[in-house]
Amino acid sequence: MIEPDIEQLCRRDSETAGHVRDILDRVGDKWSMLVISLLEHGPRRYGSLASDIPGISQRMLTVTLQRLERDGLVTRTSFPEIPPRVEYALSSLGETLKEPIGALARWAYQYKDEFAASRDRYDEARA
Amino acid sequence: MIEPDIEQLCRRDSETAGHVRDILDRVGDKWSMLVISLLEHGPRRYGSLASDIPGISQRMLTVTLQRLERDGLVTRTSFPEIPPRVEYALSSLGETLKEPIGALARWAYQYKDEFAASRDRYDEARA
DNA sequence: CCGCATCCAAGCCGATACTG
DNA sequence: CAGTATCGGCTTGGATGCGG
Repeated sequence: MIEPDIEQLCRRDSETAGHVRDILDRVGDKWSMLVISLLEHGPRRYGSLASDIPGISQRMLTVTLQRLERDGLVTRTSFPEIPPRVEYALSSLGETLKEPIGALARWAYQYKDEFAASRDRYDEARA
Repeated sequence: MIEPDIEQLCRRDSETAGHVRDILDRVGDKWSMLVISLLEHGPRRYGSLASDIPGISQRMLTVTLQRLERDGLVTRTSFPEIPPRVEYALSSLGETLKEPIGALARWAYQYKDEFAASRDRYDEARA
């Protein structure tokens, strides 16, 4: 595999960029990463996710799951029962995302104090 | 170091979350990752960055650099000359970000086709 | 040359009400 | 239970003009 140049991959205009910006947008949006982390341990129902994410609206849970399904990161299985039952699970593609996301999370955890200190210093200097 | 739980780290409300959400927001915004990638090879001047990022406005380059400086990822050095000269460089903290970001970029590059195919399938099924 | 200030457009997100 | 529809606010980002 050719080693990608991060610079090219981050551009929105570049033809060689592929869809890296789309991934960064998904990573950066408000709920996607939390939903993915909740699906790590196995399939979950819509209502189960909702009750485990305080503060999310029905609309945003629906929208987030639809986007993740469109991107191929999450699978949606609806059972034709009454009452209806729908299960969401990480796809095999979604599984592979766990590693780079985990790396980012570990980084953020490791340097969170340094990060916060820098912000405090910056805000202090301007107050 | 304690292994962080991604789930907790992604929540906005959790006390234990630290500032992982802040990092994801920065990673996800429109220009930050591109600016960081341009600073990988050494310090750059404001104008040099501007001319190398087609489509960015002066305002957004300034705002992006300020946010990165506040987060401690980028350092800003201004030389008291006329005309003024300002150089931006990756801080040591910013250097450490290259690895997890690179992992994400490699992931996106590796699976970009699968990703695009999934979107096409999804959109097709609804058209 | 390097930015800040202002105004404005677009998109993300939340609240609420309603449906199979 | 698992959504859809609509509205409205808030934040992000773009265009332009001015200042050190």
